[in-house]
Order: sequence, then C-alpha cells, then structure tokens
Amino acid sequence: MTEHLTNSIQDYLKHIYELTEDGQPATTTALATRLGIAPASVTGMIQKLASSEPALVSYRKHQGVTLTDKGRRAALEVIRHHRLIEAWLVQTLGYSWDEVHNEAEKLEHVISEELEARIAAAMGNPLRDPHGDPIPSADLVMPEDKSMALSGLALKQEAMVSKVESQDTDLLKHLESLGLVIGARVKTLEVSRYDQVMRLQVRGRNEPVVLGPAITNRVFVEIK
Amino acid sequence: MTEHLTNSIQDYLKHIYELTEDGQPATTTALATRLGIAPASVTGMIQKLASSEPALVSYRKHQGVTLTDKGRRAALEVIRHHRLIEAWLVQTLGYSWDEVHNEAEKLEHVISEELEARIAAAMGNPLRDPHGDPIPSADLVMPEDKSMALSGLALKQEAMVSKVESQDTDLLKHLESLGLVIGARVKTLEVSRYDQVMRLQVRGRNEPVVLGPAITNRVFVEIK
DNA sequence: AAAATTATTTAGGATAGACTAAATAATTGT
DNA sequence: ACAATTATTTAGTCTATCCTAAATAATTTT
Ligand SMILES: [Mn+2]
Ligand SMILES: [Mn+2]
Ligand SMILES: [Mn+2]
Ligand SMILES: [Mn+2]
Repeated sequence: MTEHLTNSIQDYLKHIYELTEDGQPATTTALATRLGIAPASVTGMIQKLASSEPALVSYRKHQGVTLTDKGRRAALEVIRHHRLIEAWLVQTLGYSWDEVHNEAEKLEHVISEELEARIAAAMGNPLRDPHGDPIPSADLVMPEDKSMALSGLALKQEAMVSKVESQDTDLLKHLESLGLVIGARVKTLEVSRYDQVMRLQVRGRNEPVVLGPAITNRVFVEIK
Repeated sequence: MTEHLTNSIQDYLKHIYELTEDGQPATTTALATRLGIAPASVTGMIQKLASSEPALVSYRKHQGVTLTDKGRRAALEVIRHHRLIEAWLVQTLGYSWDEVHNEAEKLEHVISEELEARIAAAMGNPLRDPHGDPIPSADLVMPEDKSMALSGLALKQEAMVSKVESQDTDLLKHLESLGLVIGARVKTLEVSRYDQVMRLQVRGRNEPVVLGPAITNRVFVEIK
C-alpha cells in the first residue's frame, strides 16, 4: 500500500490534477510548460505512469492524460500537504501569503502522514490555504469551491473575496496593498465589459479601486 | 556561492562530520555502515567529493576522508537544520524526543535559509536540540560541548543530564520512564567499574536506578 | 484537400547515485 | 616473513529522470 512515489511523479500528478479540473484531459505541452520540462520528457513519464501497475493516469496517444482514481488520490495527498504547509507557515511563523509557495513546493514531498496530521490538528483542520484554495480533507475529499471570478460579478453586487489564483509575489503584494485579501468585502460600482475594466468599493477603504482583467480574472469571490 | 548540494551529498558530509569529531579520518566502511550504502558506492562518492572544485573532502586512498573547510561548513549547515527542526517539532507540535529524528532527516535537506531563520527566531535561537546535541549557530560555529559520559562519573558525584546519544526510540522511551531526561539531576550511589554497572539516584524519584553500560555510555552529563 | 504549422512521440544520450563481483591493498595472526 | 583475513577500490551495470534532434500525427490555413 505504501509504494513510494518520487518527487517528480508527485509533481506530475499534482499538475495533471490541476490541469484536468475543468474536465478536459491535460495535454503534453501544457504539462511540459507547467513543469518546466521538455515535452519529450513529459511523454516519457506519462507513458510510464500509464503502464505502471496499478496505473496512475490513463492515456491515449495524442489525446492527453487524465488521472485514474489511484492517481487522483495521490495528487490530492500532495495538494493537501502543500496547502496545509502554506497555512501553517503563515499562521505559526508569520510568513506572508506571497512567500510561502516555494517553501511548500519542497516540503510537500517530504512530510510524513504523522506530521501532516499534527499540522492539521494544530490549526483545527483548516478548510482553505492562505490564498483561499480549498484543502482536501484527511480522507482526500476536495471541498467544493463555489467561488466565481471577480470579472463575472454583476453591477452593484456585493461579495466576499474567497480566493486568489496566483503565486506571483508582486501581484499578491499589490492585492494586499489594495485591501483585496481573503475575506475582504467588495461591491461593484462600475462594470465595463467591453474593455474589461471594473471599479470596485472595498469595504473599509476610502477610495474605490479600478481593476483590469489581469486582476479580476485571478481574484475570486463568493456571493453571500 | 549557492551551488546546490544534493540530498545524498549533504548526508555524506553530515556523517563524515560526525565520524571525524574525534579527530580521526572517517573510514569507507564506517561511512558505508552509517549511510546504509555499499562500501564501493561510498568510495565512488568520496572520490567525487574530493575532486570537485572546490573540494568538499580531502582524501588519500585507503586512509579515509576528512572534511575541508568548505565541506565542514556544508555539514554544519545540515546539522543546524536537523537540530533546529527537531527542537521545533517538539516545541510547537508536541512531538516527543523519540519521534522527531526521522522527520528531521528528511526536512533538513529542503528548508530554505529563510525558514531556518524563522524557526530559530521563533524559539529564541536555542543552543541544544531535544536530545541535548548542540545546535551550530547561524554563522556555523558549533557550541562547545563539555559533557561527559555518565559511565565516567565518580562515586557520590552530582551532575545534570545534558545529552543522550541515541536515536533509538525504545531507549529514549525507556530513559524517559526512568526520569533520565535532559536537565534531570542525578547522583552516583554506587559505581562498579569492573562489570560496568552503576546505581544512580535521580532527583525527584523515590527509588534509585541501576544502569548498565548500554545506557551509561549513551547518556551524557555536565558537572555543575 | 493540400500545404503549412503545431503538437506529440520516438530514438539516442547524459548524469546522478546506487549495486555486485572481482581485483588489490592493508592489517593481523602465526 | 608469510598466510589469512579484512578493508578498499575498480570495473561494469542498473534505474530514474532529464535532454536534443528527428520523425510522425493532428490541426489550421489557404
Ligand atoms: Mn513539488
Ligand atoms: Mn498525506
Ligand atoms: Mn538526511
Ligand atoms: Mn541553513
């Protein structure tokens, strides 16, 4: 039951998970780009993962890959580690949300299940990481995420920032300076669909902020 | 300045450091045993470390290895990580001293200098790990360790337990049950050098304990 | 429906770090 | 001093994971 998956394989599975969240198979090139690896190498690894016993991915030449059940569980395991570690570093060592990603990227592969459990318990089993990403439960169920992109919000609508899809330090710092942090309450004052610009009131701030699509497509909100 | 040392190399250097603390070069076989690797493989790695530029070890065929300055600093870096992590896990996650070693063994290679610094700061720059081993300072100076083996203690002498040289869970649990933990105060009631047995009063305990060399050579004390 | 372009796979090679078996050097016992 | 034993090194393989270049398949453009 505890056949070891290498760091490399764990990374492949994690990225395949993320690329297939939309229901579509992950293409070789997309994977190669995300992993920073040559497409030819990705093909090789995919073939290996597909023909391992039991298979971790299912694969048809030129059609892309999807995860098998086994592969999905392994991916969720890594993602749980990553997100718990991020939350833990922020909560116990005063890291800010723009600094934790790279650290978690390395730690995710080496913590034991025991350490995972202790970290989770110490924080009361958090449901989200510092960027608002849902943390899979200990039995590897991914919490449902009902958030929508800020860019999809209608005029005069109120919502709460629930997630930021970015690991870019500069963007995260910038969002923080605008008050657009997880939990912030916002209201759309002006929506210009044509040139993809939006004016927004952040509760507790004096001036409204003007945002382009580089931001409104990466910041997610929940209407409640 | 930041050429990457692999996990494997870090482990070699760490074990060479420990094996050469007595001033003697580390032999191929001793290293092989500690690393759980075939002697032939160790020879190969040693040759590589010796001929790298700059060299991490100095080596003469059949004479064993010692660390160069560069190698020693790298070893101290790993040891500092290991011991800080052990201390941190015990202090913040309620691990006990017999559970932290394996976890630290993996984490030591992947934490950043930033994380190291935050961990150290969070604990107020501790000088010893949970087993009493000294923690190298941030600038990689190993604190002097004046402790002596319990077996060397004279009759009627009082001392404080300062270090336990073992990663064996069973032994550590046993010592804990005897009250022989770091900081415990003890006094020798009876010393039998011939059959290497010792009777000891642990302060705060009712009954004295009788200890054989398997324990008295691994438990270290400071006379103060 | 070709042609051009883009995506993917195959083939061959490199590197790191391990292994085993055989050769050699060092040490120990007589 | 010689033989036996033990320690170490060399030589040849193996696995994992990456690479580049060339071949092929799929998709898009004209
Ligand atoms: Mn990773
Ligand atoms: Mn886990
Ligand atoms: Mn290690
Ligand atoms: Mn360090």
